[in-house]
Amino acid sequence: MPNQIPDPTVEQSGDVNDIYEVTSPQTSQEKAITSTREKEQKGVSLITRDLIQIKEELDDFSHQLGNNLEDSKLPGLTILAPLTDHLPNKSVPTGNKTSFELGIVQDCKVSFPLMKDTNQVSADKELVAPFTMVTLATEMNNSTDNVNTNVHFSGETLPVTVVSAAGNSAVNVNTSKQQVVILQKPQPPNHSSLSVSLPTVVASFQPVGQLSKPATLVCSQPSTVCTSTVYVPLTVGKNSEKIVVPHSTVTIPQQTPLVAQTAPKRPCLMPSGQSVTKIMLSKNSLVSNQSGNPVAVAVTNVATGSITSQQHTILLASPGKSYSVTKPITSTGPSVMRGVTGNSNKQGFYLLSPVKSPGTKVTMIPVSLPKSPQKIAPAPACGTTSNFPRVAIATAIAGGSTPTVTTTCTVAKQTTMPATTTKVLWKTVVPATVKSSTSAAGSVPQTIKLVAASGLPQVLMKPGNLPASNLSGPGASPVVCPIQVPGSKFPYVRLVTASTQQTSVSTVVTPRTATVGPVSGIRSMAHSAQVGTSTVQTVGMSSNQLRFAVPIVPAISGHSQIASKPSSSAQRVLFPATTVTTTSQVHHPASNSTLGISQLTPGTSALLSGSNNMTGLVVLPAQYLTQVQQGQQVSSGALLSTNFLLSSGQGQNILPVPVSANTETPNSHQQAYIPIAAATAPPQGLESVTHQSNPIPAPSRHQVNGVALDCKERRPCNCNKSQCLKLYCDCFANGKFCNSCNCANCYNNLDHEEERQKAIRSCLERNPMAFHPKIGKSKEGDQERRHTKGCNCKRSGCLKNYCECYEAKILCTNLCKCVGCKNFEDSSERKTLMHLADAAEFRVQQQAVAKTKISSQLQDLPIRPPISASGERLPFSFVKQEVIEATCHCLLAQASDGEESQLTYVELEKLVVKEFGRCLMQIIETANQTKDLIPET
DNA sequence: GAGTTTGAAACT
DNA sequence: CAGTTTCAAACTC
Ligand SMILES: [Zn+2]
Ligand SMILES: [Zn+2]
Ligand SMILES: [Zn+2]
Ligand SMILES: [Zn+2]
Ligand SMILES: [Zn+2]
Ligand SMILES: [Zn+2]
Repeated sequence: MPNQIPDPTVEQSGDVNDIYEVTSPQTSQEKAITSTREKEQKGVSLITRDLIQIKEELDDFSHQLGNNLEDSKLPGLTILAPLTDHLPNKSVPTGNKTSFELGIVQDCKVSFPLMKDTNQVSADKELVAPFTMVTLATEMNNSTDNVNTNVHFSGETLPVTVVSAAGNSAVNVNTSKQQVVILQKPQPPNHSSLSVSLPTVVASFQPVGQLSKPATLVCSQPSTVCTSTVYVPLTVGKNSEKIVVPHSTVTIPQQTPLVAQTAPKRPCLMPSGQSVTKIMLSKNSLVSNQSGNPVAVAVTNVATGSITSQQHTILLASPGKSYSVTKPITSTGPSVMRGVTGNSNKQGFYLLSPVKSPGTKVTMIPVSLPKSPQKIAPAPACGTTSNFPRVAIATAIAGGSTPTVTTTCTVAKQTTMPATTTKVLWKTVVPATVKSSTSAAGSVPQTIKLVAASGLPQVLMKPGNLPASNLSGPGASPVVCPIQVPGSKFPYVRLVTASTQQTSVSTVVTPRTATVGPVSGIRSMAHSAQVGTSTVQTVGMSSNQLRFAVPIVPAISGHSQIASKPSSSAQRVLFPATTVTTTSQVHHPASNSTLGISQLTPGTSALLSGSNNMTGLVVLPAQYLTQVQQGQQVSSGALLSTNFLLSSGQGQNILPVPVSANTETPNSHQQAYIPIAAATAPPQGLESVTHQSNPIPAPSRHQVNGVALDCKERRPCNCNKSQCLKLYCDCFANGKFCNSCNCANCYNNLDHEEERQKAIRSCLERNPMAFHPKIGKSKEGDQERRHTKGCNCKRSGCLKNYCECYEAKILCTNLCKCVGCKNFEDSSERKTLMHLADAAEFRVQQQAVAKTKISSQLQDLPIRPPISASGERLPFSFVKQEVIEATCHCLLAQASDGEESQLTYVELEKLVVKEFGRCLMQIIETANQTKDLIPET
């Protein structure tokens, strides 16, 4: 099933001992291996073709392996995934068994040399891992280009890799046993304010696997806010149908002193005086640690790949705040767990006791933001596959009271590479001066940073309206989806009510108090929060971060409210074109003015007073979702303004992500787009309903499965005469700006906002539902999708993509006025087509599986020099061209025999794999027998 | 890639 | 609303 993404790490033992160290550069023998392409013969079966493909990959791998070994000058070279080009280009398939991460396939891994700890005053400085370099990928990756080494802790060698995550590098520490890994980045001499951002460090446990017992993460930090992210790959639940988050509860005990009990031998590299926060992961959703504070854990999907890989994000609150965890969420893909400690700690994470349980990988990311908000890469394609990824933001709730939470949104640096990971950091700070009856811990400032990892399209915001210490299930929580508006300088957040209720309402309140500083005493909004209101608050940011609270009215309330904070600067509000169905309100606290959004013409611009340059509300149709228009200048000149993009279409709301109005850094002028995905997850099991399963997303003229395609998945338009301001243009019709399109004379961008708004109005005049999805549910709550208007096909028989019904993979209905329709349930033509598609799909899947398998196996192959230290040839070097060919012949023969025996595909596969194993054994044996001989040249 | 087909959008 | 034109995508070769 598509939801079950085989996580290679699950099957891995993660034994560090299996990692081979490259001790010497490879000479050149393996380079002789060249790939030959098997001639495809008629009648070659699928399996044999796959085998041929595998063979080619093997050849390529051998090639690559040889070349890279030759290039490597340093021993212990750790593998790099050659997926991004902005990182050091030492790319070698990893020999580290446990280093493969499905969720962040595009990440690079680079090993770094140890550095002298500059913070240590003593003469003999200790070697520490330069974890600060994780962010260098974005900022100064040049300095990391040359390094390769292993990190030694207490004599043990831990391969440390730096993973590039959308401009943010991360450090992967692979350990196989319970051990203390200290991730220490050189402490900057002075970091005085909360706004000082820290680089992001990602450390991952190895082996991965489901934790049989609670895992403990210990976070040691200096003196400021510490935010960390823990990546937890989703694991397959008991009923192998679901993939669940391994840990649903995160507990942060109160200022647990650093405990070295698990690894007393290891030196603690953290600076003296650092406090340690212990984070415990447990399986139970509601683990109450008497001594500690449960941490709110929000789990959401995080799309990391272009296809189906998703991650869950778990937000960890700071010590002193208790969150209960959302229920284990079934989803696909790895999980991301983010933890934030508000105990005035800053950096220096180390992980304690990674339980040796294969399958679960815990990645801990201390997050810090050195720089101003940056551009965010567009969300990855998430179009037709199951749930749209989301990132959840959990707001702290302490002791039953709901203090006003200041949310800090920081957009991490972004690289323009589409495949790179984008990080969006949200920081929620509970003012220490909150007078609400919070516990002692409640007074601890909290910071929640949300990291939108590789192409996280959405940010799911947990509203503060949840009962104390309890976060409701994901379905009941409004979602803040950061979205990208191409051509706009402003990041947007889309507030989406995850619940099934149709009338979602979002309230954006920017109270006067919002202008206070990071920890200023913001009046508690507990009341409103308890009634299900979240607050988005734009606050003047000290430097690089923007704080805002997001009041989210639960879907039940059925009205939208926008309150703007009185301020000196003006805010521009563009009202959504699709708020027709929603009762919306714009409330201005200062003037008590209330505007009904529905009363306004879509696209209307309103001026609202704002403050701190955090101005500008832009309300756009729900369809105006994620997009990136890099390099485009904002014509409105509202560089320092914050835009809110609201929409109520389809029960969805869009909120903008305020961008820091930081003028201190040049980067502040960059666009900080936050990707977003369509808020409503497309109905699952679509194929079962329509029996039109096409693995390849059908090119959609307007929408796919009734949901606007995400930016990456959306096809560029080629409009010539419409200026992309007519519904002819798919971009425009989907409510998106043209981005990377091939259109000519395009006006569908913010440079032509005026014309565009005019066009929107025009379209809405013609058809008020113009920007509504064409594919909707036939009935409320009904899973059945149907074309809202029906098609009018005359000649296509509704079996080509000309037909909007067929394109959307739905059957024609009585609404259709098609002639000669063959797109109905019992249509034989349709069934034939279906079967063809299914066959193709099967083939594609099998190919993908084979590819994944082989690549996974290749990844697990230890990197080993052909010549050992003693000079003898290793079996590895015997895999030469002839051997490869012979092996492939054996495999083909087996496959052929198996097919003649009418074996099933699975059996056939087993047979071939078995044969492959036998071949390998033979190679190894032969190598061992001849190892004393002088290797032939 | 050029040319054709197609049906929604736009227009009258 | 119906008929026609326009348009860009889907499709074919
Ligand atoms: Zn266009
Ligand atoms: Zn376009
Ligand atoms: Zn365009
Ligand atoms: Zn049709
Ligand atoms: Zn139809
Ligand atoms: Zn039809």
